[in-house]
Amino acid sequence: MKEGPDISRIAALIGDPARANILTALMSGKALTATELAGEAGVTLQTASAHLAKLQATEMIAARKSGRHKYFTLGGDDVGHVLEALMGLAAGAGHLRTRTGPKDAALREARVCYSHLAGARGIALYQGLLRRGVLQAEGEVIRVTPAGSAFLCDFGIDLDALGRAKAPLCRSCLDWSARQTHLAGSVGRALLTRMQALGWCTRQEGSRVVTFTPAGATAFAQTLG
Amino acid sequence: MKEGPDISRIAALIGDPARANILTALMSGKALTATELAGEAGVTLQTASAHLAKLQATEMIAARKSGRHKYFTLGGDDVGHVLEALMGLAAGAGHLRTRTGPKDAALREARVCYSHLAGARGIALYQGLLRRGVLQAEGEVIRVTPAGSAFLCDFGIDLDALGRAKAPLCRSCLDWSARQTHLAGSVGRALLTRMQALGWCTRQEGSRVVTFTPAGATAFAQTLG
DNA sequence: TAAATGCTTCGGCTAACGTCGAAGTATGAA
DNA sequence: TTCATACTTCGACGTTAGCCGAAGCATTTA
Repeated sequence: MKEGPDISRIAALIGDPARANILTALMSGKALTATELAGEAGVTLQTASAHLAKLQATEMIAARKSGRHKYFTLGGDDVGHVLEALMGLAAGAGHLRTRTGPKDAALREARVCYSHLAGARGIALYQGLLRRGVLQAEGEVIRVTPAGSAFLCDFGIDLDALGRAKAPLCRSCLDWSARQTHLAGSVGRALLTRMQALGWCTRQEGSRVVTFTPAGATAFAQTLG
Repeated sequence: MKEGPDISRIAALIGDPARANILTALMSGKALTATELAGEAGVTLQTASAHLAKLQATEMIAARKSGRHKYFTLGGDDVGHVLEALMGLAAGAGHLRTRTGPKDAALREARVCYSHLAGARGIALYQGLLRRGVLQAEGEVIRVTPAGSAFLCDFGIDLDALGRAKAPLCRSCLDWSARQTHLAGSVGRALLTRMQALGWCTRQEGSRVVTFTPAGATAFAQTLG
């Protein structure tokens, strides 16, 4: 009866405020978990899960499981293109959002990703360890080199104790603020714990922000970055 | 809380099937009345009126009263851009319309795009006129050559009468089935009208399918294709 | 003037969908 | 193992909004 591809199904998906918020949050190119996206959308986790399932069924977003987390990204460039065009149209029609918060500048700098360090500092840490030969990456598998074991032991981390646990020593984790890999796993957690013990950084209560002291920042840059 | 313009309002407008049909119908660039759009959308006039009011309130379409008719067109190029992007995404996601009945093949072959010929025949017509030097394309602008004027006059089309109307003589129209350009505008309309008058083809009532008679098809191939 | 056509508004009905509580699975941590 | 976290599924509720019949304007035609 009508001609052409069916626009309305896809547009209706974007037409829900919660889903639009989810897609807008993913527009930065960052990978986000379901819980984070639920917060962004302003709905509960159950509701967000239903939305994410619908978006994934139409391939507007892609999911990647990592541990017990599920990371979502946009389905492709064409999806971003549609969203961009819609934003332009909405902006022109005067449907701007009321306010924008400078909240996440600190989050981009340094934050905890469950138990390890993420953000710009986290990426610097991971790349620094690679450059110093402590870690070696083969695809998505990360190993600690023999020289790296000595380095970590010197830093105050008991690799043998970590090795007895079932959890993998090293794991790559995708960063949402820069979409780059940083170090997770028990070694990543131990590094953050050790840095906190050394007084290099402190965690803000009720937030994921990690604050480095001036002395801690310089020590970090010298030793690890 | 959220950043960026509010996509969802506009996307929700496109998300309704009736409104999506209306917008798709207006994609040809032609101005259509409320009654025509109601038919395209498959709803009654009252329902279409409500939809048109909503679309007009957000400036996605523009209205122009002429006598007791109300002609609607797309609000601007950016609206068309959004629709194009959505069509590409919908086509890529495999969300083509479900009912691919026997009409579909006929529609791809030859159909009316409001008032001119589209489909495989429409593309053949356009390319044939280009090859014969009747038309000349410069980017998206199409002009009738001096020799073409004589050709069209010979075919029984009064170019002078068409020139007095406000509508552009020639307009390019993108074909969804083949993603190629075909001829719209008043010349395109006049050509279809003339071919019907010559008995080359007939329109099916209540449908957009155009059926060529065997004699008409050969005449079409000799004269225009 | 009256009749006809094109469009808008009003009222009520219906169906669809977003929402969340609660329970169920899966993975990681202790 | 036992607990905690992350996510999914189920069921029910409630709001929303599309839809059309009928009536109301507005404009053209006879």
